[in-house]
Amino acid sequence: MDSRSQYQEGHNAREIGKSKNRRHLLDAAAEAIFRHGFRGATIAAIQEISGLSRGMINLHFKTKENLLLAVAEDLSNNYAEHWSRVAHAPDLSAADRLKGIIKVDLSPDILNERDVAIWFAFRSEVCSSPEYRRFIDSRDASFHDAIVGICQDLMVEGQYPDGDAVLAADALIALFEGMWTDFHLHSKDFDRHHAERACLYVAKSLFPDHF
Amino acid sequence: MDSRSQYQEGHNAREIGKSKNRRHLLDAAAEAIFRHGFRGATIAAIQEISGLSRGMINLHFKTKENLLLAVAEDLSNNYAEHWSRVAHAPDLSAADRLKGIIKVDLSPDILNERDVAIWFAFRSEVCSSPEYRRFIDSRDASFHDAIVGICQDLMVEGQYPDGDAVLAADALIALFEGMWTDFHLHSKDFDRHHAERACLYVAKSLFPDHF
Amino acid sequence: MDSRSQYQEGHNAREIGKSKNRRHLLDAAAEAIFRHGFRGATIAAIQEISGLSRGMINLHFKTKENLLLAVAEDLSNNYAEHWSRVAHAPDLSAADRLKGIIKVDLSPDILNERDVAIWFAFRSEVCSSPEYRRFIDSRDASFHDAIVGICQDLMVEGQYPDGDAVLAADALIALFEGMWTDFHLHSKDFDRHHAERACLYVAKSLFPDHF
Amino acid sequence: MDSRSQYQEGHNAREIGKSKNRRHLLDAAAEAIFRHGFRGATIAAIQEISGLSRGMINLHFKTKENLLLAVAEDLSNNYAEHWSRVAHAPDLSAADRLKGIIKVDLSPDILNERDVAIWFAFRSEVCSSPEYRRFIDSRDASFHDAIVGICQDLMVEGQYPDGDAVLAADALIALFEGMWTDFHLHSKDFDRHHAERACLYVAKSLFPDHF
DNA sequence: AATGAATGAGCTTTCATTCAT
DNA sequence: GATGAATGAAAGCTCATTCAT
Repeated sequence: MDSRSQYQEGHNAREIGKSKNRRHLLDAAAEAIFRHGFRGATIAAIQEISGLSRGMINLHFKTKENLLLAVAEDLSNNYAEHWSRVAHAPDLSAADRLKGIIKVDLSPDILNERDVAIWFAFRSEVCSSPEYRRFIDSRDASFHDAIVGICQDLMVEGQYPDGDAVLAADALIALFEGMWTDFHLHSKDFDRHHAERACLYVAKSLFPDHF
Repeated sequence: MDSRSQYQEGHNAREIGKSKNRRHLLDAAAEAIFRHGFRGATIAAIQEISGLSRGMINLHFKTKENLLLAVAEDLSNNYAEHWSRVAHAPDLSAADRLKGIIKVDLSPDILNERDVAIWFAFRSEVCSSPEYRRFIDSRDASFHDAIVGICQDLMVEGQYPDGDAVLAADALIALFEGMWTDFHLHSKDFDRHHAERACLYVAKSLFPDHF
Repeated sequence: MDSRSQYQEGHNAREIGKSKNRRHLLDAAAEAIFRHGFRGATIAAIQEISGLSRGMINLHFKTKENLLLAVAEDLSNNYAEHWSRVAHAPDLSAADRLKGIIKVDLSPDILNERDVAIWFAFRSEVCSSPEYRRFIDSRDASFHDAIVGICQDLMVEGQYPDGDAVLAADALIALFEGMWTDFHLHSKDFDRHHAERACLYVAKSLFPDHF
Repeated sequence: MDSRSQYQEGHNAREIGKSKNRRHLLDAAAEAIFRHGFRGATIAAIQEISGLSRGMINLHFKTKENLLLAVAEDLSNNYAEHWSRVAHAPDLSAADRLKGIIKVDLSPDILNERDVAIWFAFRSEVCSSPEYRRFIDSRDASFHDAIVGICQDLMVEGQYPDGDAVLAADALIALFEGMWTDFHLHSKDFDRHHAERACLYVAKSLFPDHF
């Protein structure tokens, strides 16, 4: 092993360490929001949870607010990745795509206490801090379009003379949102399976030919 | 006017003034949460909005946190009053009660930017501050029971062999919640009439004999 | 009873009531200093102890500080009255006058938790608030003179060739002070009789012919 | 200088600076109590005296009250160190130990305006804040035991048929306390030499064979 | 890159005082 | 004379940020 590779290794180790710390901070900040609420997500709390030094946040994110925004962005990206993978699966039927989105929406990867708490935290301040919007809009335009698309496909495929794809999509999105709210407020009593059945019950009511 | 009535008037005037200030603080605090978010709802912000003095919050509510809780309580009571009046109207059919609840839920009295922002603010911190729960549970057990009751009535009245009142109720509540979320996140684009149509669209899908 | 006497009675009742409230405030303030310390002797504490209204203090004493000073003055006058009555008793011998002062100094009228706490409270701030001095100097010049006088009388009466009345007086005064300190710090364990014996033990040592 | 020593120096320099600031705050707080009294020993006052920043108190002591307690503790430890060094000196006679304690008690190291003001400040609130007791008890049990021990030694050595070591010790301790009180109330006029003579005058009266 | 001591703005709260009733 | 609602200065404390090491 020559000195160059040694250097490179050191460099890589550093970079890896840096990115590790960044990741660690994101997790700690998320945990802090969950445990202590938005107001209680102080640098001291994040420091305690992460075990990292006080100056680390400044080093990686410049300000605490940036860190929190990065948490939201991370969450948002993660969610977008999950739903879009299903929504745009080329080999799935429209009904299966809808079922898949319901499954994803209710899966512990997405619907878990910590992450939902963070969704609610950022959403709660979206009116007063509009800059938050772009970090929590993963359920906005493109998601809406995807659900409308699915509903239109279903309408085309089935016999729904009085059907309205937009109304159906809006209702379904609201339904999914409401399930998150229910989970956030009553995570202890929440039954994922029951929630899924309720969603499918509506889907079947809206699209009886498909579900 | 004798001295006694004079005294009493003076007494009342003070008491009335005090209660007016209390009310004023509640409104100013609500406005502060709406405008500046939970974190920005500082005493200074409330003071500026209310035009009242700094010390008044402590005089009336002992602590700022108490004031915020009183805001939540006020909101919660107001909502409970509205929905329960409709849900328990003795002369309304089950379908009309459901329609009425939808109407109330989407009416500006209930669904307005300020109040919804406050619902979200308190809900966002319910995990970290469990004491908030009792102030925002107006949509909990009793509301759930009322909707289940309506669904059961509809099931009895109509021909829904595969119907499930609890699933239907859970779905409807989630739908209503989701509408609030939609309003909170997109109040500028929100169309109350469209939202109502979407709700009724689901109601009709679930209970085609009634809607 | 004619209207004039009625008026006078009313007037007197008022005056009596006024002085009663003043006295009540003095006691409540003293109690507040004792219970909560100087720093905790707030208007709210005094109000709670007295049961009187907030504005009362302002009415009778203009400021809280004045009330506290009046407490000190009251205490000081009370003490001065007690010791001077004994110190200047014309029919007592010098030794009996000294014994009498010791008795007074250790009697519950003077040496009780509340009053001693107040002595210490005012004395503790005498450096920073020189205006307190005049309210707590009842043990100063004139007391000193009285004790010196007694010691001189004893010296004249007895055979104390190496005696020094001033040294003896200074020592005795310090001894009495020290007993108060002991009582203040350990009132639960303090034994008045033992303290008296210790004082007389010193007196006997200084003036063996007399004690 | 290699990098390791550089690192250690840097480390030490910071630690030394930190501990210097801690010490500085203790001194400034003591000075603040002396100059402005307990009630006037505000963070602003301490800041002004120390020239350090506002936040430093919370950094080093968490709360202002902790800082004040640390001042008391510091004072108490300092005093205990002084008297116990003399009281337990193995090569000194009992009489010399007593003389030594008197000297220490009246020396400017112990008996100076600032420190005595602080003793009085904490003692004045001992009734209302019992947690203060442990910080000002350096003159309690162990001091008492030491003085009783000395008195017993003197009794054994000399001819004091009517002597009572406990009474004598209690009297001496009260005498010393009283001297501190005298100094606190009249530091400008206080004559250390005269006070010492008064103490020795009593010692000689109690133990004529020794003094 | 990493640390944590230091800073001070800004927060909530306390409090003596004022004054309309 | 008596009251207590109202005030705002000043208190203690929290906290994100800075920066020397």
